[in-house]
This record gives sequence, structure tokens and C-alpha cells, in this order.
Amino acid sequence: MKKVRTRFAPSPTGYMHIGNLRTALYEYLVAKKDHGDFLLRIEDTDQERFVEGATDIIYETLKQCKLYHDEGPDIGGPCGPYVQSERVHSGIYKTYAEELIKKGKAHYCFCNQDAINQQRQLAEAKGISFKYDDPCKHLPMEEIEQRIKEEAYVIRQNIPSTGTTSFKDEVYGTITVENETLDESILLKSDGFPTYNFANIIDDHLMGITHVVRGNEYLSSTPKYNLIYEAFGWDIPTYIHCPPVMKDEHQKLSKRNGDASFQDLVAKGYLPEAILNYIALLGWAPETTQEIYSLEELTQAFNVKRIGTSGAIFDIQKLTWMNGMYLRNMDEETYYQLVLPSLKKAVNKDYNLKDISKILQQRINLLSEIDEAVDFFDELPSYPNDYFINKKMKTDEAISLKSLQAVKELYTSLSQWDFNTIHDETIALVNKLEIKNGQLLYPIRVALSGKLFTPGGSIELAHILGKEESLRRIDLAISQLQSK
RNA sequence: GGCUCGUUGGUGAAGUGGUUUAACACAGCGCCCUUUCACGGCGUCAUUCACGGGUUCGAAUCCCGUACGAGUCACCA
Repeated sequence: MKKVRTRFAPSPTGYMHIGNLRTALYEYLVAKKDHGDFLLRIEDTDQERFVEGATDIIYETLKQCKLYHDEGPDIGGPCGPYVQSERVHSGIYKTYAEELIKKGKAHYCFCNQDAINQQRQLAEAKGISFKYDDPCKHLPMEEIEQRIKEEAYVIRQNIPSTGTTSFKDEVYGTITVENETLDESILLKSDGFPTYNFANIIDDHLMGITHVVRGNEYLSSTPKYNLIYEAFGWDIPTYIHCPPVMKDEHQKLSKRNGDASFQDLVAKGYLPEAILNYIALLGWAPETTQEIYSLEELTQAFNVKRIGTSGAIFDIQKLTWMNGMYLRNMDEETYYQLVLPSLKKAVNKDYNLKDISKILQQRINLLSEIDEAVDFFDELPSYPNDYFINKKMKTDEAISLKSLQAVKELYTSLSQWDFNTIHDETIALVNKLEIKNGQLLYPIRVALSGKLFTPGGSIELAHILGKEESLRRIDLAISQLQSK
């Protein structure tokens, strides 16, 4: 059995799309499940679409996701170079294209591009299907030899006009098409660069790729690939076509529509691990009901047979939930280190950031929520007296005022300010006043934070804020309630 | 338009002829717990698997057709 080798072959045209990342993930998983190799190849055969810096984004994304490749442009390997534009210089694509011509499976074409497009448009306008019947196929040998010296030309694939071509896909099953429906597409462009389709075949073969994982938009061109593999007598790789990741039921998720890229999500406070975990589940279902997976666990659990066939809509709400799960499941110290930079930015006064981190951990889904969640530490926001009214807690302004006055007295009398003392004394006060917990604690929390929602409860907040600041805020609340 | 693929709840999905009166999760709703929200717990949310036929004692599961959707038909990948 040959060693499994997969490749992620993106074009450096901008940000990393979610669908692209998922393909990379699946490629990684397919390889690693069988202890195979995962390679990175940059497909930059379209010189017009090349975007500066896009390659770095690819490296950076793979690194952040811990999808480490075994061979690639940045780390080398036995099948280099791993950038197609560099491979072009060695002339391999041209050599193979010419070999195909010798085998009678391809031909030179001197046709004018605009003329063909005109024909196509004409046919489309008439509503009839267009298939280009290339006159160059029938050119005499002498004429061809003469013209390739002086004219620009492309090399086109020859497709048999009869018969069918079938291929087996691991997720979609066996697909058969009539050869006559296949176009004789260009293999080598007039600038000497191969088209994606051709470069792909040559490189996959030369790099020993055993499993091709890609989007299902390639389903219809796969028969043409096979014709070429067969012409060369090469092994056909195992195909794994994946369903698309959708934005809604009609549109695919794409950067062009302004949909979130991996980078956007990270910037919004999503963890790479959570993003990866979530997208693994878009179009693939594990055998058990487990949903939270580390990359290692995914590698174990992954099974190509369980990739679905219909498009999956990207649900940001579920990702958000999952991100929260990751945050909550972290150990305290890891979480603290993670949020420390944001915390330092958001809290400038001298509070115990570790304590703040602790109360924050259980209540946040996104890193980007931190700023707003802890803004009241530095400065008490102004708030309306309505905040003291809560039906469920059975509090209103009058009860709150009374409670706060009692708390003021209690807090003033406390000689110790550790969490347990505050907790025990506060609860004792509740019992003494014969009221509900919420009737005392809810007003305290509002007074201390000036907010309806806070990380942590009133006792945690009082503890973190300190005696002096807590009393100051309670005083403010009392006078605000009295002045009404 | 031709060809190819797809269609289980708002979303991701399980399910491959009977044990499914369709799992699980997100979202929603309701309740409980709790010092608020959250977290956690519990309950509820598809009598039905796009639709119509057929095969079968029995179908979401097999077959055919229809509808709808997507992909592809570039010197883009």
C-alpha cells in the first residue's frame, strides 16, 4: 500500500476562505489518519489574479490552525519546487503537453480567442449549447510545425467524440459522463503557463499525491482529468469531492460577498481551534454524538465515508457557542494568559486581573466581548434607576435603597475584605433582613457595576473593586435613589 | 440550454428496508438552579423525511417521474 499523500493547493488570491480552510483540514486529516504526508503547493498559474502577500496569509493560517505541512515552498521537500510558477521555468508542463500531442491526446491550436468567444456568445444568445469544434485539429503536420515557430498557440486536450468516461468518487460514488459533452479544454496557455487543470494533474502525479480532496465544483471536470491520467498511463488518485460551505441556501460562502474569512473570524475573537472544530462538522458527521474535538481527536475520528453530499450552511451562532465551550474548557492559567493582553488594555486601574479573568471565563463566548464586559471597572457608567427594578428578583427602587443602606453599614464595619468574609457576612445580612438573596445581591451588583449584565456576581465584584471603591459606588447609588 | 450533483426541523445533522411514535447539537420558547446575564439542569420544538407514483407484509431508507436548488460548460482556480 502506497503512503497516503495529500496536498493543499490554494491560489494566492487573497484571504483564506472558510471553505478553502475546510478543504485543507480534510486533506490534512485524510493524510494524518494514515500517517501520510500533507503537502502545500502554491498554484499561481494565473498571473493576473496574483495578490501580494496572499502566500503569507496561507502560511500564517495553516500555522495558526496547526495544520503543519510536511513539504512545501517554505520548508522544501523532495518534490520541489512547490510553487507552480517556479515549476513552469523548468519546462515540465510544456514537455508533458507535447508528449500528449505525440500520443494523439492533445493538439496545437492557433485560433483567436476573441473569435471563439464571439461564437460562444452567439450560440448562447440563440439558446443553443456551444461546443467548440477546433479546426486546428485537422491542420497538416507541416503547417503546424511552421506556425508554432511564428504564432502564439495553445495546446488543447483531445476528447474522444464517442463513448463514456467514468470515475469513482469516495463521497459521490461513481459518475459517468458522455465524452461528447466534454470540452476540449486548454492545457497550456499561450503565455506558456499551464492551466489549473493541467498543472494539477502533472503536479499531483509528480508529487505522488494519492488522495485528491477538493470542492465538488470540480466534479464535472474530473472526467477530463482521468482521460489525461489514462493517456499517460498514470495511477488515478482517490477522489474526495466535498460539498460546498454555504452562506445561505442559494449562495456559497465567499470573500467576494463580503463573507467572513478565517482572518475576520479570528479578529472577531474566535479561536482557531474552535473555528477548525466547527468547520470540520460542516459536511462531515462523526459516528458518535461528540462535537468538541481536538485536532488529534479529529484525526482519529475522521472518516471520508461520512462526508455528506449536500451543501452546509455556515451557522455563526453555533460557532459562537462552540467558541464559548473552548473558552470555558480552558484551564484557568491558559485562559488568563490568553485574555491578559485584552484585560490590560481594558482595565487600567490597579485591580486583580487574575480575579477578573476568573469571573470572565464562564460568561463569555468571544474574546472581543471582553472590552465591553469589564469596562465598568475603570469607571462606573451612569445608569438609570430603572436598573434597580427587577421583577424576577422581586426588587424595586425602594427595596434597593433599603438594601444598599444596610450593605453600606455592613461593608463599612468589615475589617477584612477577602471573598469568604464578604460572602458570609452578606448572606448573613440577607437572613437578618429576612429578604430574598436577590433583593440584596441584585441591587449591590447594579450599584457596583452600573450595568444589567456583568461577569461575576456582586460579591466577586465587591471583592475585586475593594472596600473603598465598593463603598463609594454604593454611596453613589444611594444618593441617586434618594434624589429621585 | 446541455451535462453532473443535490433535496431529513430555522441551522448542522444521525438514519442505508422493520428495534424510528426520526438520535444528538446550535438557535428559539418555557421551567428549575443560582448572587443578575451567563454557565449548568430539565422540558418543548419534524406524526414526518421536496412532491407524485411504484416495489414490498412493511420505505426517510429501493425504483421511476416531477419540482426546486447548486455546480459546470474560461488562455480562473
